[in-house]
Amino acid sequence: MRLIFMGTPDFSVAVLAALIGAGHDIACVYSQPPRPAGRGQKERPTPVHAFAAVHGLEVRTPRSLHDAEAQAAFAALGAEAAVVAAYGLILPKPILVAPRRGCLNVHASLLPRWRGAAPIQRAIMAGDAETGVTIMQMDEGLDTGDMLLRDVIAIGPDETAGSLHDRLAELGARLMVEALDKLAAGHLTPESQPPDGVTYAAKIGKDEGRLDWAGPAVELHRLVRGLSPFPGAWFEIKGERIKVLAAHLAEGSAAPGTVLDDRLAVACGEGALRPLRVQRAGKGPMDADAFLRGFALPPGMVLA
RNA sequence: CGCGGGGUGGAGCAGCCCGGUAGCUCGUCAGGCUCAUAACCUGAAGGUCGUCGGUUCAAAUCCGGCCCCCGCAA
Repeated sequence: MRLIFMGTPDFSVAVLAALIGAGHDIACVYSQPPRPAGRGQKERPTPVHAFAAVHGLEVRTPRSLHDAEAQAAFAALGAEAAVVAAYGLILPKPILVAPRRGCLNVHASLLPRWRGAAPIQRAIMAGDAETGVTIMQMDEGLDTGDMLLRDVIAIGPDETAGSLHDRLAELGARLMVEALDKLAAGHLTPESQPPDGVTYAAKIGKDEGRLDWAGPAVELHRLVRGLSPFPGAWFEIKGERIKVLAAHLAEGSAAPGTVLDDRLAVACGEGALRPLRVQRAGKGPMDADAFLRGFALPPGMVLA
């Protein structure tokens, strides 16, 4: 099928790769324009941009799709459908209706739960037992389109945003390929999203990663998992920021923030949390025991 | 030229400012103690101190270039 692909981060790359693998004709790839990013503020292309370039695909990076010129260029591609995966721009009506079969979106949640920017992290942070992927026919709202296909996946007790991201990307890629096949065969029946159970997955804020030891250990554990490996939950000690990339619930109690043993169990408002994998500023990630060899955190010490 | 931390035996760190015998906590190996042990005691192996060059009688330590890793911010 002749397609336009629109996407930006790694999640989208998995989908694009699957489309190519399934033999679809990618007429053009749209992605966010390169911006100064990363250390040194060098301009770098988005993951999708880089991937598409390697595969010799035409890449367009318009700042907006609201002007007539951009819309005309889009329509001129004569695509049968557009596949949108975490693109990062609102698609105006003229774009949505340009391809004969419209625009299909892959979203990493079971809609209408977790519409919006960070569905993977939010599902873990909220303690959801399961999540999934929804393929929908896009409309003008934010992730409000009619559902075409969906599949459920269980969130494991030690699931991190990283591992869940990879599993959902793989599932999303597979589902999108399947959706296109069924679309071509006329076997898809759009189903509107239920009015109940709508939640929004706001993008992750800067200070959300701070571990507040006064909270329940279960919630801190979710925070750690939901933000691992990026951007990471963290606490501060001796003026230094320590990221926690993995942790387990532990036994014991004391004033919140108190180090309970020589293996880094920390008392929380309710229960205790034992960081297992940690990263201090300027260093690489390391296991907690290695960290403790070079950074004294004796029992009784209280973390901020 | 966005701000900043770091590269020291297998791991994590100290030492660098105030040049001059390579240190600490672990791990590994050997032996000892013990009913036993990830416990304890004794001993051993293992490092061109990222790399290239400079200064010096002498450089992990001072100076300059290069490579690599990472935190913030975006």
